[in-house]
Amino acid sequence: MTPSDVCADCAVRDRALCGSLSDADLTALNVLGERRSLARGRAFQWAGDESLVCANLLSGVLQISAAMPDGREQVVGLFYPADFVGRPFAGNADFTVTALTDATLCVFLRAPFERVLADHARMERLLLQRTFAALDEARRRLLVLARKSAREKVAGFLLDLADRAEGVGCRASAGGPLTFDLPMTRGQMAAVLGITIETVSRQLTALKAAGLIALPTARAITIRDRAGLAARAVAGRRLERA
Amino acid sequence: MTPSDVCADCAVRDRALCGSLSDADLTALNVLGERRSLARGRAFQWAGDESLVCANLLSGVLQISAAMPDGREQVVGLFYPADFVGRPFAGNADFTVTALTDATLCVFLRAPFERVLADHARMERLLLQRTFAALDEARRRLLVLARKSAREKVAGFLLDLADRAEGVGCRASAGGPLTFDLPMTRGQMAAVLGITIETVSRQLTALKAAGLIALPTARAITIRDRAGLAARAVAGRRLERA
DNA sequence: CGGCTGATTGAATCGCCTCAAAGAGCGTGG
DNA sequence: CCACGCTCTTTGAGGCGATTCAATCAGCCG
Repeated sequence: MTPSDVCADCAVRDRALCGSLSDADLTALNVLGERRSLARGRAFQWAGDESLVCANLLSGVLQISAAMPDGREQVVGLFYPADFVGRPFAGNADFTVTALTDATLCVFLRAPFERVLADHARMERLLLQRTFAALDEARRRLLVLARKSAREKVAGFLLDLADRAEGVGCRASAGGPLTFDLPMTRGQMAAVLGITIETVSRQLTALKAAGLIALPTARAITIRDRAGLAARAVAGRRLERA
Repeated sequence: MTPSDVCADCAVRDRALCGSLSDADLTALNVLGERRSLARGRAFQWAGDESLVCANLLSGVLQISAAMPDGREQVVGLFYPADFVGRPFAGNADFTVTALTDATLCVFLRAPFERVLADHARMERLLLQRTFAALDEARRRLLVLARKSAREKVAGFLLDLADRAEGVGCRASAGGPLTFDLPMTRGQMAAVLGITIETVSRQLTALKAAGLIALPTARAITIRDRAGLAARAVAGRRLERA
C-alpha cells in the first residue's frame, strides 16, 4: 500500500504535521496511523491516564482542559482540523481532551510515533515549531483570562471564531456581515473564557442590543460590525464610559 | 579551546539544555555562547522586537509577560536557572522578557543556534521536551489564573517558591518552618497571579494572621504550616465557611 | 533629615457569580 | 399531531470578592 492510498483523501493532507513529509517519510507514519471517529462529548484522553496515543485532528473541534480536585475546570486550549493532539515524552497526561463536536482523528500509538520522530528530523522540527506556536497561544490566552473583562473576552472570542469560519467557508466579503454556526454551547464558551454561562449569555445579549451581532438561532452568530466588536475586544470597560 | 574551558564552571552545566550533549556537540554550541549579565528590571527582549537571541539562564529569575495596547499586563511565565529562554523559528517576539533579579545568561544568536539544533538531533529532542513541559506549565497556570481565588493563588504561589527555595538551599527539614527571600516585590507577585498589589498584601496579611506564615521582613517569608497552606491553595473559599 | 520606593490598611464601588425561575428548541412517544 | 421531557438559553435579584481610590506606614539611601 502506498501512502497515497491512505493519505490521498486526507482532508488535512497539506496542513497537518505529515503534510510536508517526503513519500518515504510518509510511509513510515502511514503504517501507524489509524482513523478514528469521536462523537461529540466523548473524551480522547483523560487527565491521569497513561499517555498512550497522539493524533492529527482531521475534522471537528476538540478541547483540552484542566481540572481541580473540587471540580472546577478550565479549558486551556482548542484543537481544529490539522492540529496535532497529544503529549509525546510524558508518562501520564495532565489534561483531558474532549470532542466539542463530532470529530475524526488520525491516531498513532505514542511509542512508535516517537520512534518515527527520532528517525525523521524534518518531522521533529515541524513538531517543535508547532509546539512553540501552541505555547505562544497558551500564553496569549493567559493574558486574556487574567486581564480581560467578560465583555472583552466574549467579543474577542467571537472574532476568533469568525476568522476561523471565514478561513473555511470563505463566505461574504471583507467588511460585510458574516454568519456562522458556533461549534459549542454557551456553557462550553464559558468554560473556554473562564466565566459563567449566565455571563456569556448576558454579554451576547448586550452585543446584540448594541447592534454589533445578531443571533439568528441559539447556535448561529452574525457579525454585523466587526470593527465595533474589535474595539470592545480590547477596551470593553473604557468604551462603556466614553 | 575545549568546551571545558568555557563550560566547566557553568553553574547549570548538568541541568541546562547543553548538559547532556557530548563534548563534540558541546563544542558546536560553545563557540556561539556568550555570557551576559542582566540587571534587575532590565529587559532581555521586548515584545515586537525581532527575535534575534536565545539563551540559557545561569542565575537569577526572569519573567515573560504579555501586554495589551492599553497597558494591562500579565506575567505568563517565570524562568529559573538552567531554563531555556527565547523563541526559535519566530520572526518577531510576542512577549517581553525581563529580569526580576540580577541575572546572568549564556546567550546565543538565534540563527546559528538553529543551525546547531538541526545538526544535533539530541539537542533538538531535548528542546522539544522542554517546550512540551513549558506548554504544560502554561496550561496549568491558565487553570490557576482563571479559576482560583486570590487566597488560593497566593497560598499556592508561596508553596511553589518554597519548593524551589528548598531545592536550592536545602535548609530545614521536611515539615519544619522554612524561611526564604522572595525574588520579587508585591507588585511583581500581583503581575504573576493576575491580581492587584493590594490584594496580594491583604492575602499575605490574612495568611499571617492565620498563623500559616510569618513575614520577618517585607522581602522574606517563613512557611510555618505547609499543610495548612496547601489546603488553602486548592480550597480557599470552601475552608473559610467550614 | 527629607525624599523615595514599596507595603499596608481602610472605605466605597463594581463586575461577576450565585441562586432562582421562566422561556425556547427539539426529539420521543402516546 | 401535540404533549411531554430534556437540554440549553435567557433574564432577574441579590451577594461577594476583588478592584479602585486614598491615606498611612516602613525601610533605605543620599
